[in-house]
Amino acid sequence: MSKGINLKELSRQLGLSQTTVSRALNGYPEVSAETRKRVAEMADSLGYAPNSQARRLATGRSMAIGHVIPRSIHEMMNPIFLEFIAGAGETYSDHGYDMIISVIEDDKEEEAYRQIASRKKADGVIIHGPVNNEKRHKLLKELGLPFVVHGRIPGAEAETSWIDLKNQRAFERATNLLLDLGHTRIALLNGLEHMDFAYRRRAGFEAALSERGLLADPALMRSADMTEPFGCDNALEMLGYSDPPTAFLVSSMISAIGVARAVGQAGLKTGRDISIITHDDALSFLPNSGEVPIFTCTRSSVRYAGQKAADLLLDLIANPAKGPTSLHMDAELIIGQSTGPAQV
Amino acid sequence: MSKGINLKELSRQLGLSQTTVSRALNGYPEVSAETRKRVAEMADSLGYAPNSQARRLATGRSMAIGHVIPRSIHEMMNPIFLEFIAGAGETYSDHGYDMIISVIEDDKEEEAYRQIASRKKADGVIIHGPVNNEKRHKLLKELGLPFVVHGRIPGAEAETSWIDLKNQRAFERATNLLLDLGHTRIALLNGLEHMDFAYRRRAGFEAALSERGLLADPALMRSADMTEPFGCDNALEMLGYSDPPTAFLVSSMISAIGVARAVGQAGLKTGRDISIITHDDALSFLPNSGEVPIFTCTRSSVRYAGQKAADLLLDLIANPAKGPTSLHMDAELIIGQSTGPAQV
DNA sequence: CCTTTGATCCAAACCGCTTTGAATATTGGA
DNA sequence: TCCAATATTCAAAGCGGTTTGGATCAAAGG
Repeated sequence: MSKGINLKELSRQLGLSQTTVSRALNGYPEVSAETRKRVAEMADSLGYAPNSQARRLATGRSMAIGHVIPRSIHEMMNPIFLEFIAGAGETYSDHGYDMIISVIEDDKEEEAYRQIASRKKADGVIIHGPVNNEKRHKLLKELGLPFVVHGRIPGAEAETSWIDLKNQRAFERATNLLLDLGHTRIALLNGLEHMDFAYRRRAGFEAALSERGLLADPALMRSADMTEPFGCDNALEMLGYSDPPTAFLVSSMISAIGVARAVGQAGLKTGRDISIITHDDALSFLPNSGEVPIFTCTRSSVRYAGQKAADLLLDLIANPAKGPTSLHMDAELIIGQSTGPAQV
Repeated sequence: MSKGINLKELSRQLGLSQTTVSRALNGYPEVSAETRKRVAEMADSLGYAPNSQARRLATGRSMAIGHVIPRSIHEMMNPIFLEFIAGAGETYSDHGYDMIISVIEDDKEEEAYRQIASRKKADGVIIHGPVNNEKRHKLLKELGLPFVVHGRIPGAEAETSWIDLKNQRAFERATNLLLDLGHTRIALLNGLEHMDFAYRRRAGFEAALSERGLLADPALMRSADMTEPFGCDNALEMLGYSDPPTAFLVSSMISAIGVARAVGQAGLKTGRDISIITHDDALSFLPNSGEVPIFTCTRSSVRYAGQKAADLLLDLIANPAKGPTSLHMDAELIIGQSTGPAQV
């Protein structure tokens, strides 16, 4: 017990050198089986645990992964971000890595990365929410800091490691489903379109429409932070049009809930009068499962993405020679209660 | 630029000793103003930044705060947890501290704390979601690890530092408001009642009722993870009773949204036929503000709580001698669109 | 003119672990 | 029996900072 024993003291008690004890504990081969056992026993009878700072200093590896998150950013991806983090965190702790999160002023993002690199705070980082004209990857390359992108950086797909959902494909399929059901006035309530994922979703939406000779109506497309009121307010407004939409394609469950509320307020019924398809990140506190989910959705677990991103990054750190890898995931298109044929 | 310069090299370039350079950079008085300036300039022209591992080893302080979060726990406090974290993170980075988060198996919680202490991974930790028969604080005291509780530990209020909302008071006031509006059949959709906050909210609810000579009806009280379906399913069931509730008191916006959905599904109107009061943690992606908020609520910013908890903890670390402090916050009772007089 | 004092600056020890380069003990082959 | 080869173990040198205990030197006091 006491106030924590260190290597020197432990080896003194054992009558061995620090070298041998260290090697014994770290599984090096040049230690006899008997000695190793004796060391191990004494170590945990005395409750020895190596000081992580010292070890880090000696090895030069910080055994930590950094997540830099500007204060404003997380407002718009709040719950999704946490779920991702939770997934990544599981992987980290399975591999003995720490996760360090820096919540910083928006204009200090670059500085934060520089600090992580120069002060050796982390062995790698994850880039969250890549935008259209992304540049963080350049900075990180310059700094020599390994990284994995959650999402992908347009134009740098080949030279970076990333994990992304097939956003365009998912929304194209969802739009097609609505078209098949006879909907032609379809509204798109999207995330901020300077973010790559939202940009791609819109592209998928428009592609599906134009394939059938339809044109996306700008009056039916909105893009903003994906809050509940964003869904409700815009849906209410659109439902008031003389030529209202009969279906909504929404980028987030939270906003979709808002849309459903608007539909109710307008005296209509979701799934009968108005169809809704939403993207579902499989957030644990917003389950949309069950035999027949509440919302028809394109679903992909963001927590799983977090786990995989962490895997990729740890692998990258362990094998720096290996080139960039990426994971391109499909979303499932799942039929729920919120869609039905267009009313005539 | 290059690959990072260290103290030794920096002092060599300056023709000074490491001691002096270190002191100059850390603001010690025994350095002439001129030298200090020269050092500072050279330092940032060469892009010098102290290696954090080395500094931590030398000072014995890890300059990090730990948050241990069992995998299952975060399922139930997911978004609230993130908001708290975000608040705390702001404070940490303002003070040069790192935030390290450990997502671990439920049965490894104790081990995680022990590791943080023995390997000196963090200078302090935050206890999340205290439960009825809490024991983490005992472990932490034994380990000598400073901590602050988000919430409070029944029976240990005087001997621990904590920050908590007046949960009982808030729900008592909310219940009183409903009673004043003429509601007598009030349902309580609460969080898991082995958690201290939920236990207290229920106590407040029951106290208000009994003060008016009413008894809480067990058929109208539910307790579970605060998901959206939890709100919807239970509300639907209760609204089907022969003697249904006319008002709902809900522990979370997410569940309240579910209740509102149920009300709509039952063909009723929230705020007219059915009143809802919810607790509102002021989550950024679920704004309930505006001139007249959607939901009548008891509101308290959990992000603010995070900031304050971090303040408390950093203060505790800086002044170990000072006894425990705590912050007991009031929730605002805010009138929104979801309440109205009971229908007769 | 000599000692005090205060302002600066420095050499070296230390934080606790890993790792290099040798030394020592054993074992096997000639 | 003697020497090379192999298996174990160790002393000491880092890793990159902070901090203790003096040195050094110029200005001040007697």
